[in-house]
Amino acid sequence: MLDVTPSPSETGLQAHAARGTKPSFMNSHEIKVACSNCNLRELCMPLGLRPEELDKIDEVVATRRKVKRGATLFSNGDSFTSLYAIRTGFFKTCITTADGRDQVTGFQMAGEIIGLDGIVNDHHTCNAVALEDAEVCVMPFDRIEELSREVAALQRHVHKIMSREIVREHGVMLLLGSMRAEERLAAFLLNLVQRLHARGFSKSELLLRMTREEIGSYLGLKLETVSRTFSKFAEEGIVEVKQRHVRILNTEALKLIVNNNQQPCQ
Amino acid sequence: MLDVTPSPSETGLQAHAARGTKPSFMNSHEIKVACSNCNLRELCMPLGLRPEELDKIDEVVATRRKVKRGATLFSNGDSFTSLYAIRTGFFKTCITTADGRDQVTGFQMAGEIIGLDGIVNDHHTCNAVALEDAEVCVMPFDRIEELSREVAALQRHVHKIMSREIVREHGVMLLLGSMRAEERLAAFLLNLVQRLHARGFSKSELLLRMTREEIGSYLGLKLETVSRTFSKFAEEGIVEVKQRHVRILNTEALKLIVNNNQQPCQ
DNA sequence: CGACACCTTGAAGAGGTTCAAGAAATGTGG
DNA sequence: CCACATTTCTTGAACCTCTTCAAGGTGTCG
Repeated sequence: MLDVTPSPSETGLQAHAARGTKPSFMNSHEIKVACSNCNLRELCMPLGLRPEELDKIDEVVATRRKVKRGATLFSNGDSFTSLYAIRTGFFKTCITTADGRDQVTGFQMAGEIIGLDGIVNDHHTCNAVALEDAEVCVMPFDRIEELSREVAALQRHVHKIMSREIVREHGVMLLLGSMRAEERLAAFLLNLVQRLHARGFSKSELLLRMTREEIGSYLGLKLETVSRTFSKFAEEGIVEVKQRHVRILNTEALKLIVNNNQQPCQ
Repeated sequence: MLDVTPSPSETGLQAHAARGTKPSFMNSHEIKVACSNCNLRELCMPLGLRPEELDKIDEVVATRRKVKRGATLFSNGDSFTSLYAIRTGFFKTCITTADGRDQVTGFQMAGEIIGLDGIVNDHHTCNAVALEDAEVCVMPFDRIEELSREVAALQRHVHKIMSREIVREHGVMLLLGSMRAEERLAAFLLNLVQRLHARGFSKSELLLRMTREEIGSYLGLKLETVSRTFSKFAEEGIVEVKQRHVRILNTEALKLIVNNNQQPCQ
């Protein structure tokens, strides 16, 4: 079954809302697209399914939802109902504490899944904020679980997505726990550009969707340090930086900075 | 069905090994214990199951495996077959990189599940090392997935375990990204003692299973800083420290250190 | 008991932060 | 469409936290 329901409203989390209608005001972004022929399929859905399994997978997405730049998809405390596959746009997820601390826990782009934090306690513990106008596929978790019980490949896929997130966070812990500012920023840039490249964008040019402060929060640095480190990389001819426009001139140099671990030789 | 197979050897990962026999050399730790009447059940297994579901759950554990202090349960690169529920003992998990970096990603105790990192790429990306003699239940992941498709409560439970790990790591990111040394160590102590207390141990006394260096790696600090911070807490009468023996004298003070976030008032 | 691993403490130094000021970009309203 | 307000970014200087290096103490295990 195709997913054809547009995001009806900002509160559009009604998982089992009417489906199969195509309102006339639907714009080009809301054209019928099934998971089975979505061009992000290889990013967010399992591969190698049989046709009848593919049909079932298409039922995972209940609705779409648009999120304007600066708006939140979900916030700390919201009850958990769904995972979200990002179709377009760019998000940050962050946690905030009572005493005013704030930590960006990740930046997510098209094809990535957010909302996994909500499963354990049936409510979200972080905020997901769109850093540019975005659209997500709303996938009610009950339905994911139901279909996972029927389609082993989907089950395995869901497990892999969660495991991947765990492994990613291990990498962030390594970064935060053992890297110096230059190493952190180099690793950050390489990671971003690699993910963008996997989506068909340039290997060397990128537009940062987040502020220096958000980068700093993610990397455990102050915004001034991020800015200074960008300037240093620019002086050394490794990157060209014009505000949020970054061109990587020497990828190898960045890799060296990350790997060559300038610790005094143990 | 009860799990009665003792860990036959260090290579004891044969998931479907012969079961139902009880060799005469089996010691008290290897006595028949089914998940359904394991005293760690509420920590590692779902609650509120029907009897027939409980019977199935008991099939999850294929074997037990003992791990001596200092030995690894699995290492980076090992192929992934199973998750492990810790029955007794204490583990650390850490990642190591080619350039010699090392990051402890967690400390795990009885009732906790390790091995989730291996799901995504079918091999492990971190090392699990026993910090004291330990025993784990080996749960072949294929079997977990199979049973999850039949028992929705188990499926939900597995999802919650993975989500919990993601949320835990968010907390570590907050710690590493935004806390000062004292805050990190205070948060670490509170977390440890809280988990120990949930297992029936003291609220105020604990025996550290890991070295200062391992604590430091986890907290993103050098071992000297960990040591100094312990000394500082001791001077202030917040804790009593004798090597690895720690007695918390003022839990509230620790909480204040973590929450009261001595940043200059924003 | 001696070797080894682990822990503590001091002093000097480095890396990152804080505070401050100004420049550049972005958004808004007339 | 321009002027103005706001946000974001850059850069400098002083400061502080944590690290580094070093030495000695403590505990443990064969």
